[in-house]
Amino acid sequence: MGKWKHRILFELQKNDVMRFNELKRAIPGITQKMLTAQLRELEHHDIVVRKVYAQIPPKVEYAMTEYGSSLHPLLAAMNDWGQKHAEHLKQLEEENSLKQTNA
Amino acid sequence: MGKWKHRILFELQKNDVMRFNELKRAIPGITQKMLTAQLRELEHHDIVVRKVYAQIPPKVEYAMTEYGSSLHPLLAAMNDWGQKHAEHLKQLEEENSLKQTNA
DNA sequence: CGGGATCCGATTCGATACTG
DNA sequence: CAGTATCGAATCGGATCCCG
Repeated sequence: MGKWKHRILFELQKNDVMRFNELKRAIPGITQKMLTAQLRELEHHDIVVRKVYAQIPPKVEYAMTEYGSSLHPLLAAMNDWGQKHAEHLKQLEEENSLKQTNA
Repeated sequence: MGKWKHRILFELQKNDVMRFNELKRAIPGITQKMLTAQLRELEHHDIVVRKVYAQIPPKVEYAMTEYGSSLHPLLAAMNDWGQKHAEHLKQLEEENSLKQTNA
């Protein structure tokens, strides 16, 4: 499936409309190949719209569809939990460090 | 990440406590390798507990931790949306078929 | 019963180079 | 600017065999 979809959608939700390189900058670590591939999938699933301006230099805008917007609560919840999970993982690691120190 | 985690957690949520083969039967298509691997990950992330009974034949029970239970609303939402998404995909396919028929 | 170990093909992904 | 094309590395995942 790809781990980036969440991030892409989360960014598109915050910013409404974004250009390709704008998305790329907003998501550190993603390659243009991945970004393209996942955007194509999202577009194919009618979650994202791709709007091409016939001009030079090229301009392509991405935004969520109305259907895609129905994901909003889910995305928000996932993001919340993701943050908690990150903290939780940190705590787990610290506990493991302590055990090793005491052993 | 693995596509099975959601299913595993969903089953564990419904049934509270499940044995290995019980989970395997409940999730058609999963191999024991995948089930084992994902359960280990979930265990490592403190989302699932693994309880081993020292007896023959072996008995191992899996259940969600309290922390893992915090995923409940998220899992429910994901499941809901997953079903809607399936319907939506069917509609998209039908529309595409029509276009091809008319062309 | 509940796995672990291994082999192997399929798929994913990153890096890089090129293009209208 | 917004991609496409290609290659090789890494990971995923299924099949199979084995074990206490």
